[in-house]
Parts: sequence; C-alpha cells; structure tokens
Amino acid sequence: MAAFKRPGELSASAFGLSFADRDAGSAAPPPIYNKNERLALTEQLLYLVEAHATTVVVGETGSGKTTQLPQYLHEAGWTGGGRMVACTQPRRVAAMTVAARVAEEMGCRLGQEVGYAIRFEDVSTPGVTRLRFCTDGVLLREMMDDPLLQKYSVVMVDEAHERSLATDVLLGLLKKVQRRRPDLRVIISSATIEAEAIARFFDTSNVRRPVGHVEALPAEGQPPSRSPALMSLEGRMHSVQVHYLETSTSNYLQSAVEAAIAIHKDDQPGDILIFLTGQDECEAAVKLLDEEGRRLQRSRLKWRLQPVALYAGLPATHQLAVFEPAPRGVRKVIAATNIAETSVIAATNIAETSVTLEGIVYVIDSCFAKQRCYNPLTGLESLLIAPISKASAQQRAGRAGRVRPGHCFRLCTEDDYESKLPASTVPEMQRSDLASTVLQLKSLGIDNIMSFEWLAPPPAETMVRALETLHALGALDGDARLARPYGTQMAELPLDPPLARMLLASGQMGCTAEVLTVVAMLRFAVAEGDLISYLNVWKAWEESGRSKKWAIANYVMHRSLLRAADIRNQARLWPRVCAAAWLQAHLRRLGIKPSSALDGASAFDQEALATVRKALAAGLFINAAKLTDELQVKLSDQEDSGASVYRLVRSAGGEAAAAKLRIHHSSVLFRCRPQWVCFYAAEQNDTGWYEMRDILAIESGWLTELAPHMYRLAPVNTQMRR
DNA sequence: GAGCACTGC
Repeated sequence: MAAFKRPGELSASAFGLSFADRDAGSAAPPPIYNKNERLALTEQLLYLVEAHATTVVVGETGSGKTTQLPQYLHEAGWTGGGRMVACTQPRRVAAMTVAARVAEEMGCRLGQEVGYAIRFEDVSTPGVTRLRFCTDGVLLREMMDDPLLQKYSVVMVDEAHERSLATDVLLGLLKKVQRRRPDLRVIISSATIEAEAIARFFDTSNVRRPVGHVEALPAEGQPPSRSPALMSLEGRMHSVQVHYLETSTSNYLQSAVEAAIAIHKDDQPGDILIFLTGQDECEAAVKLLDEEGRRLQRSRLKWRLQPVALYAGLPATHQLAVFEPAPRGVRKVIAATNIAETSVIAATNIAETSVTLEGIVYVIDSCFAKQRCYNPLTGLESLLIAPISKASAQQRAGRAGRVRPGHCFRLCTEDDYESKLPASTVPEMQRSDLASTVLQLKSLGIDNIMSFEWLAPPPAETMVRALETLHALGALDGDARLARPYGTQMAELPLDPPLARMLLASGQMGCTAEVLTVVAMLRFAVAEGDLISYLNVWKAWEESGRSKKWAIANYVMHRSLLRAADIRNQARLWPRVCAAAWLQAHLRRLGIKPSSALDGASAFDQEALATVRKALAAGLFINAAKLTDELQVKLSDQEDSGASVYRLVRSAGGEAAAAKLRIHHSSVLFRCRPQWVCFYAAEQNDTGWYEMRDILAIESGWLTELAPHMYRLAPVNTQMRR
C-alpha cells in the first residue's frame, strides 16, 4: 500500500510503527448543502427555518450550533407571543452547561430568559424563559401533558446522530405533531452520516425533491414547506491522519500498549487516548503502560509516561483527575471506554460543569466496544464485545484533532475496516427492551403502535414482547389499550414498568417505604451523585427547620443530613436518598399514601418481610425462575463449577426455556439456592450463561396468586407454565 | 471467590 504523506506530517514509521498510512478520511469535509451563498450563515439558517417545517443542520464540532442557533432564533423573534424555543440534548450535563453558557452570552441570569430542565430539576420560569434547554427524555415527559408542544414555536433536537432511544422516539413524535401543528418548526442537528436519512424521514411533501432543496418563503399565514432543508456548518477541526495495521492483531490490548509506547518514544509532545471496551481492559492497559514507562525512564528517556484509566464506574474524583493537564515533560496516556467518544465528558459527581479532554493529539482505537443486545425471545439482555461502526470510528478519530493536526491509529487492517465495520451503529431502538417506550406511546394516545412511524423500526418480536409484558403487568387490557388504573399510573411513574408496578403494589400492600427504598437502590444506586439534586433535598430540609419529621416523611435519613452538614464530599451517597424522596412525591401525586410494613416491626418479622417481598414480586413475576436438578457441568479447569442451574418458568419450550440461568456470584443467595426466585436483571456473559442479578427468593404459590393470568399450577407436577 | 459499555424519565 502506497504511503501518503502531507509535507510536514509524520508517517507511522516515524513512530517506529508498521502501520499503513492513509490520508485523513475522518477529516474530509462534509458535503455542503448551502445553496444561497450570498446570504450570511445566520440569515441563511433563519431563511430555511422560516421556509421549511424541518431543517437538518450538519454541524461539525466547534461550529457553535448548539449555543448559537437558539440565540439567532430568539433574536429573530421566534420566542415572541409567549412561545419558547426548546433545545434537547441526550445528556443531562450537556443541557445544564449549554444553558449556562448561553445565559452568560446573553447576559442574563440562568433560569430567567434562558433556562434548563432535567430530571430532578427545572431551572426555568414560566412566562419569562424563552430558550429552554432540556434532555430529550424531559421533553417526552412534557408531551404527556402537552402532546402538541403548544409552549414551543421551535424544537431543536441536538446530537440526533447518537440515535438514543429517547431521541428516536422524540423524532417520531415530532413528525406526528407537525401534521397537527404546521406552524411548528423542527431543527435537527446531526453528523453527516445520519443527516440525509433524517431529512428523508421528515419529508411529507408528496413531491420528490433532491435532498437539500431550498423552498421559497411561505406567504403570510401560510404553512412552510413540508420538504426538509439541509444545511451544513463548518467547524474548527484540524486534520487527522489515519493509520491502519498492516497485519491484523489477535490481541488489541497488547497492540494498543505497543502503539502507545512507540508514539511516546518518538518524543513528539501530545497526549494519547486509547479506546478499549471495558473497565478491566483499561486497568490492564494502565498497568502494562506503567511497567513499560518505568523501564523507559531507566533508559533515561526525558519524557515521563503517565497512564490513567477513564470509565464511567470510576469514582468522581478519579475521573476529574484525568482532565488535569499533564505537567511539563509528562505525556498522559488515557485508557478509556466509550465514555470518551462523546464530545463532552461530564464529571457530574463533583460539579455541574462539563469537561472536555484537552491536549489529545494521538488516538489509538481498538475498533471494538461493548454493545447491548436484546433478545425478544428470552426477554433478556446481553452485553457483547462487537466491532464499532465506521461512524463511531470517525468520531473517535476526531478526538485527535481538537488542538492541532493529529493521528489516529486503528488496530485493524484497512481491508477489515472497509469490509467488517458496519457504516453506522444499530440504533438503540433496535436493540432494547421497549416495554417502557410502548407504555409511554400508549399514554400519549398512540394506540396503533405497530403502525407508528419510526426512524428505524424495531423488530416486530420486540414490539410483541413489550405488549405482552405490559399486559402481564396489568398496564394494558386485552385489546392492548391502556388499562385503568395501573396503565395510566405506571405511565406517570418515570420508571421501568416492573419497578413502577411493584411501587403500585406496595401502596395496596402497605409497604411503600420499603419498596421505595428498594426501587431507589435498583435504579439509582450507581447513578450520578448530582450536587444539585443533593442541594434540593438539602434546601427542603433547611426550609423545614432541619426537622427530623421532614426527614422521616421524605425517606431521607436524618442522621445522614446532619452528617452531610459537616462532610460535603459524601454527596455520592445521596442519589438513592434523593430518588426515594422524588419517587415519594410522584406516589403522592397518584394519591398513594405512604405506608410501612416494617415500621415498628422487628427487623426479622417474617410476616412483615413477606409483605414487602410479595410487593416486589408483583413487579418481577415475569422473570421467575425455578431451580433444576442439574449442576453446571465443569467445562474447563478455569471455569467455576457447581453452580446451580435455573430455568425460566414463563415458557415451556423454545428459546426462553433453553436459556441457562445461574445466580450471579455477587448475590447473597448464591449459596442458598432457593427453589423459586424472581430477578430484575439477567445478563449473558461470554460463557453463554445468563447471570441473574438483583434476585428475590419467592414462594411458589405467589406466582399463581399474583399472576393467575400468566401462571397456573400444572396438574401433574409442580412445574409452572404459561 | 466476586461485577458492571453508555445514557435517561
């Protein structure tokens, strides 16, 4: 393969690497769709928004689209007449930080003309706020009260190319809303790769026009064109030279470490970012680099190597440390998971600001990532290491070009890159459990789920499974319509349907306090330790005069509050406490009174405990499993043997029955081997076993009692079947 | 003995 070099740029061999060089494919400029070249960019955008119901904006990193576009719209009068401009983000921190920056640029106080809304928090003032930044999930929730989004004149969906579940649902709904509200303008910002597909999706004009066609302005009082406009904004990115392996590697971790060392030896300053798939790999890479670095130092290399790991599970303080610039004479090597792929990395646990990785000049890409897969036949999820998409690889490469021209080393051959990596990542919509999404759509009055227009239709099996799950939980009736009261109540609760169902059951069984705690633990235990949420609880407690009564009523531990008064860095312990108080408010709104089964009872009161367990089982009965006589066969010396085998109860045959389940090692029930269990989550690991997590031991009779529509006693033996 | 790509309401 011919090496291609630009003057002044180094080839891979300059780093002592046997990589094939190739000119920066990732830095190739996107196609320009702007037609009216005589108009300034601002005017051009405003023209398109005026003339088209939908405008797709291809904005490169650094184009300022997120912060600038809403301000242009504000200045142009789109926030007049009491209406607002919404700008949605896939992540909470992004919504907060972008709002803060725009408020600063506009010289107003956050929460006044410019505000934001995320879970737990609404920093906006009705009647005053004109630009509202929020997560796409928040806007979806808002649609339950305001299905046509009457409060907004424009909705801008940012980072649509990430194709998160919430973004895809929102785009489908926005298309629907546009039919009823021709005046609504939708702006979608996306990377090049997804832009045309999104534009085609929103095209409801019956005339086939080339993508990017520019319409004339509508006459006064007339609706805009229904064929979308497409426009690109150029960013400030440096070129990135891409290198491929000449022969493929069987150990990308080792290859990554070798590549990093080779770059380091070359002595060109600039930090290195390595993309790996998980925590283990990141830690292993750091260890190897550390050893290698010490060896190099002994050989008197003047640059010191400073390897650090970066993944979401890392304590907040460690995460923040990664962002500190390396001292002079030190080269940082960051071994990171996918967390480093998105443009902005958040350190929410510490501060409400986002941080970007600065100083990266070299990217080493394993070209793999862990991907969630959902199997609708078993209803179980698995996490598999899979090759990333080309779109994803380009995004990763782009991280090398922020400060100056950079290099990206892909740990695969160019042939493999071209032939084995898919063009784009399968949208989350097509590899997730959709029970929650279907419930949300049903509560928005979309009864015919199967004919909903999706940007990427999910597998039919997944839809059927979602309907079955919701029916089993009592959220849908026999005609798949929202059932009262469970369906409407479950839709109100911002939780997975099984968790919502157990909360509702706890109201009837008199143990909301205990179930609230369990749900908060399951859902928020490892979630972000958001300082602001913490402050909300703190403020409410202060306002109550630091009342112990308030703390008890809100399921906040009074002693923790007192301790927190002294110890600020305990904030990480807070989310679950916060979540319980927040869920309690939701229950109150549904008219469910607080109750407790264990209050006053001894901690070992079996009867009281059984009440709580039954309430939990009311949400989990779909995932019931029975102990079998089999013991896991010892397949190899390394493999753990002797683990008990469980089978799903819900299906007598087929794939679900074939699923081999075992209790996860971490479970306290691992050695107990209860006959009957329910579980909240099971994940397939690389040995093919599904490991049950968050397990509850149940009595067999509970299944027929709680879910007679799903389980009945088999006449011959005790085996349950649907 | 031992675990979790990344988000979100």
